[in-house]
Amino acid sequence: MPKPGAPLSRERVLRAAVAIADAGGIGGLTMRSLADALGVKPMSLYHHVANKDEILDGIVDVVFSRMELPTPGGDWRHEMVKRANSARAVLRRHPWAIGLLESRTAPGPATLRHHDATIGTLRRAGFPLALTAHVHALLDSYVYGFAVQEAALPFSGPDSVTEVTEDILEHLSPDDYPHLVEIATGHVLRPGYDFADEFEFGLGVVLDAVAGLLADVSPGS
Amino acid sequence: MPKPGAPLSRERVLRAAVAIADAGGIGGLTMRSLADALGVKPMSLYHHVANKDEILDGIVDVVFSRMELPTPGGDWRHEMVKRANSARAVLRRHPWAIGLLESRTAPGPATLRHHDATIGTLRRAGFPLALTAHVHALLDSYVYGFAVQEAALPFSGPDSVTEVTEDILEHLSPDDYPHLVEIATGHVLRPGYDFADEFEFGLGVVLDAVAGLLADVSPGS
DNA sequence: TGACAGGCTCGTACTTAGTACGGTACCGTC
DNA sequence: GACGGTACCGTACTAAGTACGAGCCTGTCA
Repeated sequence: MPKPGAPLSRERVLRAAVAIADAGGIGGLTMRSLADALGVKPMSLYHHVANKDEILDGIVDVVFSRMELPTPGGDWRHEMVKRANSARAVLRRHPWAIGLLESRTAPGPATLRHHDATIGTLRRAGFPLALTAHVHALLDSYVYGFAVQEAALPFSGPDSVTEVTEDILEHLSPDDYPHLVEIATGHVLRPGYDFADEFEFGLGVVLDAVAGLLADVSPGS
Repeated sequence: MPKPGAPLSRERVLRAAVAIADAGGIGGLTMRSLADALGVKPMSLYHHVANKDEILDGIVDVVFSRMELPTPGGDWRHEMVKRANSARAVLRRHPWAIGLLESRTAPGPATLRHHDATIGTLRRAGFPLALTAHVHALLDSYVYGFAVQEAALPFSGPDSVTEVTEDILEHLSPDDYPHLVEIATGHVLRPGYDFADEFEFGLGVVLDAVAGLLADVSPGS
């Protein structure tokens, strides 16, 4: 879809890169496919980004920019739920971003802003400094790890679960993996099952525990 | 390091692939570098694996095979701690595996065995089926997500923390990111800080919460 | 024992990817 | 109307995945 009218820019390049990765995975994102999508030749891209690595750093930051920020000063639990749900939804739309997180150590401004807002919200709610760091690491671990698992699922929504799970079960011997088979037949194949529901559950458990930690430290709130 | 003596095999290929990825990241793992390491020409590899994708699937399973399995029948909390610590340690040694988890949907036998043992341990300890699924998703999320964060750290151990953090702080304006700066100066730069310690903390919080869930369900234990 | 078959290895070459190098067209300024 | 900078492009080099077919080694059966 070449758009000859608009001039190229770093923003346009990154936006197009995100769109390509969404459509065909990170593997589909090449300097040539990106140039094609922008109606341009590959080498033109290098006037707006230094190299492909910078594009990868850039699109990770674009992904962070699409997550809703928590608001320091609001009810901390509500803000953390809002942030976690938004982050998970965004990572689900851009699953390739999770793999990039691991290899990128140069966070962009949106990434920094995101973490700053999260930490700020906890601090404002009365979490002591060290506990804030602990809780931040804990919540981020949960969100990222859930996204990893969700991306690795062979099915992508509640619709295809039954079909895919039955296919997998045919290749899983109950002798070799009795408990996996039990979970698949007795839990996953139940009507109404949706892995996404696990997110709310786990998040609630974690936040309850965190609330307990806060209460121990500042009994007055 | 060519080893002309031993014959090629799928196992040897995968082991060498893991070693190369450990040394130079996933980017350093090419059919040519792999062949070189085995003292062989690239095309010889294709008699033991179908293609590079199968190698990637294979090394993920190798990584899982190196994690300590929980023992069904043992004290569930102790087994979960053992498994989580082992999994995190392994993922820290092979950080490239985290990125692969997201793109691989064909789990190998070691991966299946790992999950089966984990689920089995929870079931044997009295966790009902649905709660087992919830808890399994929760614990795996925490472990994977922590590994993601650990891999994305700009420093790799407690030794380089101070130096690297000070470098970063020079580029972080306290006006733009006040809470990040506060955490960095007031927590990270404290002597004795080690991000790895966050793991134990968060794991304890999660397991305490899980123990509460189990107690609610089977008050008799 | 000699011929054959099957499997392992390799040489060559094709395709796709990232990107260095230099050219060109357009634009505003003096 | 000459000049310089910016954005874009054509070409080409290198690295990587892998298809194709040829050589070699080994074990088997006549």
